[in-house]
Amino acid sequence: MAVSSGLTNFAQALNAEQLAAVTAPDGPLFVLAAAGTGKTRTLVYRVAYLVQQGVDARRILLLTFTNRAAREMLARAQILVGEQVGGLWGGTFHHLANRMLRRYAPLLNFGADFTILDHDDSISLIKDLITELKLGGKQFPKAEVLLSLLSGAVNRRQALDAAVQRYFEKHPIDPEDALRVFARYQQKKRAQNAMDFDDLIINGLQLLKEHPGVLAHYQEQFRYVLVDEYQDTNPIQADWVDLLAQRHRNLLVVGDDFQSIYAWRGADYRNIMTFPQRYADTRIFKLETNYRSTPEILAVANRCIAGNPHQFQKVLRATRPAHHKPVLVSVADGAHQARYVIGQLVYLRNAGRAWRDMVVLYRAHYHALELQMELTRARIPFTVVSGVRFFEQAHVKDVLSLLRILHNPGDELAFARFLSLLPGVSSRTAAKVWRSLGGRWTAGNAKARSAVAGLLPKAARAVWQTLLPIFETYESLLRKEPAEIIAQFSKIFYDEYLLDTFDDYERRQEDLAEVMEFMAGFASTDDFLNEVALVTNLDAEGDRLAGNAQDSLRLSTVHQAKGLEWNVVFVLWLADGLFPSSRAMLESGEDAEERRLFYVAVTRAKDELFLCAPAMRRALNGGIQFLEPSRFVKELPPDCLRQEKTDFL
DNA sequence: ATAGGCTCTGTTTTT
DNA sequence: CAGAGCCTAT
Repeated sequence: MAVSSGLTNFAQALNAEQLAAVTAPDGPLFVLAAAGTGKTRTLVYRVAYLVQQGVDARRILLLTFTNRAAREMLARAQILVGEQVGGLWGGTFHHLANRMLRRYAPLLNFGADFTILDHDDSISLIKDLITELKLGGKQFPKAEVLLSLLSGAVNRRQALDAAVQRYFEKHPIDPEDALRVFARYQQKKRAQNAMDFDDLIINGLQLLKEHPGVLAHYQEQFRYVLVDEYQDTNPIQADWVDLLAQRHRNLLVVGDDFQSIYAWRGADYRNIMTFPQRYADTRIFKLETNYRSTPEILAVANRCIAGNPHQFQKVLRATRPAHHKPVLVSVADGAHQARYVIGQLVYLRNAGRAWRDMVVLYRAHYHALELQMELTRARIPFTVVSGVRFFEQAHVKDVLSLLRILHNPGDELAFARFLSLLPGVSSRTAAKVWRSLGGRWTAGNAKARSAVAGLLPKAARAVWQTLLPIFETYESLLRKEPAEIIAQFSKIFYDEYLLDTFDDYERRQEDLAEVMEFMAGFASTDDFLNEVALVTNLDAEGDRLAGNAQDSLRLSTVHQAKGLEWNVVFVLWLADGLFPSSRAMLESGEDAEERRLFYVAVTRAKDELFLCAPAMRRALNGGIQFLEPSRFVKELPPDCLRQEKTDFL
């Protein structure tokens, strides 16, 4: 139900800085929002404000960093002004691109039912191509390397041949070979009617640039464009935004250059730095009043970021009363660190904190393995915001491959994956079958079904026959009850396959139950398949965590903690080389982004912050490596922190 | 096609 | 040291 109480409502809920931004008149707006200053709140209220002013929600575009963020903001805006917010377009760039391309892909000579290749799919495709082009061999770069090279060039809008030249300077192989792989990769994707993550963005932009009618349509539709986390957009995404907002120029970007942590993925903080120049009539709003953290935590945050080059000057102003200083914990090694953290967790929990009020953050997933074991032993419930994405796990992809071949008869990757599940069928056999079928297979066609049977080795053929009931009946199920297809498949074949193949068979089965549940949230199987590649852990995680609000400790990388907050924050492995990561510094030649990452970690904390600095770790070869405390800790004035030197147990 | 042994490599962040 | 990926023998 709509609440119509005019502006007073907003004035009560917002501070002066926020209110000014929320109620600003039309035109380009730039909200520079430091951590914990109510950035999300401002966006939510802006949406609510617009709707209350009579703007049709369908004419508002809200671009966010995760789909979950969009959903959350939408839900919050709905509480403010009611159902009318429902028609708003919200989500990630990939999500928006997908939505546009589903409609207009034919203009780019793709079918509208194109498949989205996730990271794994892209890798296996490139692997196949390396083999096909006979380029294997141990000095030839791995598919992983090639893909990240390609993606890096694409997202930074660098010429591919130059990027390849540069990369292979130190390699004894011919850069032309890499370019051949890339060329073939593009061809293959087209032939399979497939796009990878980067293609979505690139093709989406191409669609707008080359088809004035389409561009005009969306420019007209989106009277208001709001962009969250603008500091993490890459040049292509920035173009998207500029193009879409060109007509109405009601563009609101929100961000914080201090929190730009995706340069490695092509994000360019210059987008945010130069925004006021690119839009000369921009109104600038600075949010600096922090409601989240204690003054002691903010002091650390302000100090750590102060020396970073090229940034908008801003200082977090505290509103909360003094509490105690963040703790710098010197520990001997990983084991000691785990024991210390667990000791503190238990203490804080006994003092009244819930597990969910606390988080352990780290630079890289493997930094937390040791702690995970100790937490298990201590019977502390925890949830890892995992490195392996839920929908990229082998068993999930196996099952989805069935839906994919039923849905898209040209989906070679899915077909090969599915067939390889059968006994005695490897990727080679699968490829051969696919070729004999002429690169297309329709499950609903009886001839096609027996053609496959004829091409399979004996053992596989027997299993294939047992699967026929699924292929004979899927068509109505696909529309009405796609989960039932998975259930049948499990019963006939896949349960047993799981049991034979994996030792953690039960967990995987539970995952599949979750997949079925998740599917129920989509209007159709098409929608589900068309978007599942874009669903991130966090998207799914948020739902799951919200659903059964079990109380558990969260473990997360700093990257995945972006935008979130906890009462108590532990940061692990603050040692030079680990955090900041030496690899990252080697790649970029500087430590500015790592420092921003540290800043993000620090500013997640509301009440208490523990910075753990181990003195040594097990080295790569089994020996011991001594560590220097992280430069980010050493740079801080000593009186910012309470030093805790624990006994080396 | 697959199992098992051997060698090499080397721990980043993710839409 | 561990895990991945390659090679070889069946």
